[in-house]
Amino acid sequence: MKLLVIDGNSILNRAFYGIKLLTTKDGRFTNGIYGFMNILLRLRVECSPDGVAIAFDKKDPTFRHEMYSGYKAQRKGMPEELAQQLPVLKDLLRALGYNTVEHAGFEADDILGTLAKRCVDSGNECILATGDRDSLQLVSDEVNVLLAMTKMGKPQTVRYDKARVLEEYHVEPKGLIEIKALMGDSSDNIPGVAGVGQKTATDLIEKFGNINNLYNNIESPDIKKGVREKLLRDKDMAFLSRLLGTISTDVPVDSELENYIPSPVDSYDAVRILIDLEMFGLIERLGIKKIPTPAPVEVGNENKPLAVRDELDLDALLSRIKEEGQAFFICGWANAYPEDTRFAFKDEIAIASCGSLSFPGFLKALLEDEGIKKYTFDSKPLFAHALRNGISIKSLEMDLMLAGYILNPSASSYEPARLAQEYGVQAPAVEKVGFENIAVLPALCPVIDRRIKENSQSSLLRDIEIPLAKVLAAMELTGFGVDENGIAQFGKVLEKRIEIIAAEIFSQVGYEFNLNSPKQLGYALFEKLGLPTGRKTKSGYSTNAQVLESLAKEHPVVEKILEYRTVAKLKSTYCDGLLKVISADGRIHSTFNQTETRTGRISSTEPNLQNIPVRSELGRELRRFFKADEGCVLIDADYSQIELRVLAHISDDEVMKKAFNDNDDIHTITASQVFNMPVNMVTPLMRSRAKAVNFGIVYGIGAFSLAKDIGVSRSEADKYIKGYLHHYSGVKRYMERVVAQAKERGYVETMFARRRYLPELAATNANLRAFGERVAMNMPIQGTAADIIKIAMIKVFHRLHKEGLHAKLIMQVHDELIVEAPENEVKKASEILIDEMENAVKLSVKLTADVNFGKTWYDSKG
DNA sequence: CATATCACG
DNA sequence: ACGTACGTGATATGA
Repeated sequence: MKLLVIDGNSILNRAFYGIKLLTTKDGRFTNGIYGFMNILLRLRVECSPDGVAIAFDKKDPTFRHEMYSGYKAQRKGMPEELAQQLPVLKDLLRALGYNTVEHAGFEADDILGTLAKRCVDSGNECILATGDRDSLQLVSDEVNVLLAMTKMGKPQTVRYDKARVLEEYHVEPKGLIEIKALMGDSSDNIPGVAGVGQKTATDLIEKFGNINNLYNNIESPDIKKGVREKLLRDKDMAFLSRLLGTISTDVPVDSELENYIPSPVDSYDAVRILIDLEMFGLIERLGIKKIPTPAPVEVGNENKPLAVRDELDLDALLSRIKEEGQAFFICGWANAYPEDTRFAFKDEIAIASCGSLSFPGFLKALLEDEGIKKYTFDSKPLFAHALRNGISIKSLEMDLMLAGYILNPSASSYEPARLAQEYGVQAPAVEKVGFENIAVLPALCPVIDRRIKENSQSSLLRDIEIPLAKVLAAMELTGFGVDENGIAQFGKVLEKRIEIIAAEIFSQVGYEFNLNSPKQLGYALFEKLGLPTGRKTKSGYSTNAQVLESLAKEHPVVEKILEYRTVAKLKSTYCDGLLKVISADGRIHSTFNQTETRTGRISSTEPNLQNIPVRSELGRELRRFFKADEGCVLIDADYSQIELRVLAHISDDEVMKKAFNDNDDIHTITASQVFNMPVNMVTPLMRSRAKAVNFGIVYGIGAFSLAKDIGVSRSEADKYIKGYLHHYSGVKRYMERVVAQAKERGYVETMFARRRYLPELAATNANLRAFGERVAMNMPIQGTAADIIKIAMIKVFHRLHKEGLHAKLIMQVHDELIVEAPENEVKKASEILIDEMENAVKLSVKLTADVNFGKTWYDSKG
């Protein structure tokens, strides 16, 4: 038989350091386990072993001898993030039927040695999987080592047989022990012979085979005088080192190879552990049958999988739904048209085919029936369909996508089947694959609803996110009108400019290269022109704008490159990019993502209209091509300092609140606080620095970054921060409170109960933990501001409608709303914008919105 | 498919 | 001793 023996500790280590930290929602680390399982799965495929033994280190609890610990036992302890994963991994492996092997006082590689020897003795084949080169000494005709390593960031395994060892080390596998006896190994605290390194050790063992023979022939002329002296001085060390470096082959573990043939998987335990670890994909990949567990709402049963059938008589289907008073459904979509819609019932899944002539009428009747409570997934396209067809959706009780996002905005997906696994809901068996998402809806909805209630997030879901889905659907539908020709022409102008700049750069550098390649640019700048390097990044020199700006005075070409970059960006991302996404109606219909950000903001894609240039004059020109329809204007309203106002409110800082309520300029007030002087003595420079401090505070300040940002020394920046927190003492107390609370609860939340879990706070890695602390300080601020503008959007949307205006909300850019309005509605629409934005919520400071209007976005920005 | 860069709040 | 602000999305290169 073929036995695979895995060095569990070594492989787990490789996995842990090879994958970025992953955690479960409640902050337990899982990356080591995840990586380990990936490797195990691959090994299983690569080796197809008959038996598998997974060996682990085990300390000898009775053995604490100081002298001994000086050598072998004193390996670096594993970090807490990894240590906590070890027992879970062992449980999982056992549940999967694998034999885990450990013995007090021995390391995993000793068990590898023992089982390898056992295989050799009994004429069986053995493969050792490890990340530790020490085990290469075990290689023989019957024993190969699969060495796990990370090459160029990619994990891979290399198979070592005798020939491979000989080729790489020039000695037999056994000789590796002898080499190590001479050269030592600092990571294992093996002393070796002082002054003898890899090269000398290898030469000596190549000649003499082993250290016995070497010391027996110590007077040989093949040994140089200096080397001989070193060898003689550390002779005892050499023999001790060999002892320490030799992997044991006689650990008292079960050596009956048959016993390592894996047992059947304990599906119940395995699934329980994997669900607990939130590794849903692995359940599939390991091919584990799911175990039926009682679900909160009974749908189907374990003996009878849910039938899936096409429902041809849509009237009958609707009657049935009406009788039940509720509908669990998911609508399919193609190019904004509704397709086959799936309904889940107690005993079956019914598919309403979009091929039926009565399908549109059926959908309308369903959506408008107030007596039917609707539970669905992803309501935005449904709202869009309703808006296009004059349908008014009634009694929409649940959008699982939005609910899942509210429960944990850091999740990777909000598919019902995945949510079910995450929240412990057993999906009923379905007779056809591909229906898991619909089948689980009836059982999942009440569970999710209960979780939402437990977290006091019902209002966030029902009064903010679901109504917002409708507003976003309308905004997407309306789109933003653009001047296609204008963009194209602007693109041509930029194109010419790019050619000219590129030519100038090439002539100054002396040769042509791809300016878009940071690698080639770095080579040109730092190798060819020899500019001083601000070395950075994994793959070479950093050439980002900050580095280039610091180099501008060194060489005139640098400025040209900066200009090239900005113009090239404008051309490719904005001109070319936008031209690609203009619809037939001459408008751009961006998609607003409602479940993307971890703070509660929305994001915009295809194209992203939330990052259209504004800060530079040239870039800002682009906004001239975003225009209002014939006879209309764009009204642009933006909140003034919304994040700082939110901070003033939630920190209840009296000084900051007073500044806002007195209508003072907050940056000037901050400057007078930080620099300790009267307001009328504040210079523009001081104000601008204070502004940077205000930003820094919102982001979770650090002196270093602030210093870098405003170009003062670190200690100077530190003084600003100290001064800030001294005068805004309420802010200081808030920052301390929010971090402490986050550590205690594991999450932070906004004023409207939007949560973000922060597993980073439990990390031992100081950088990661510091990041968690900054997020803890920032998310409630950024998130509450996001909540507020969402509320404002809903209010503006409905108010425009209620007042019978034709004005439409078309854009949101985090603290800014854009309404497109007929010219005669400008005044009214502006008033509505200001009113609804300023009164969206009641804070202890007043909210202020500034409004401007014009024919284009350029003109409507104040 | 990851990385570097840069556009926005 | 080390790395350094929060949140996004699009584009290009190059392994």
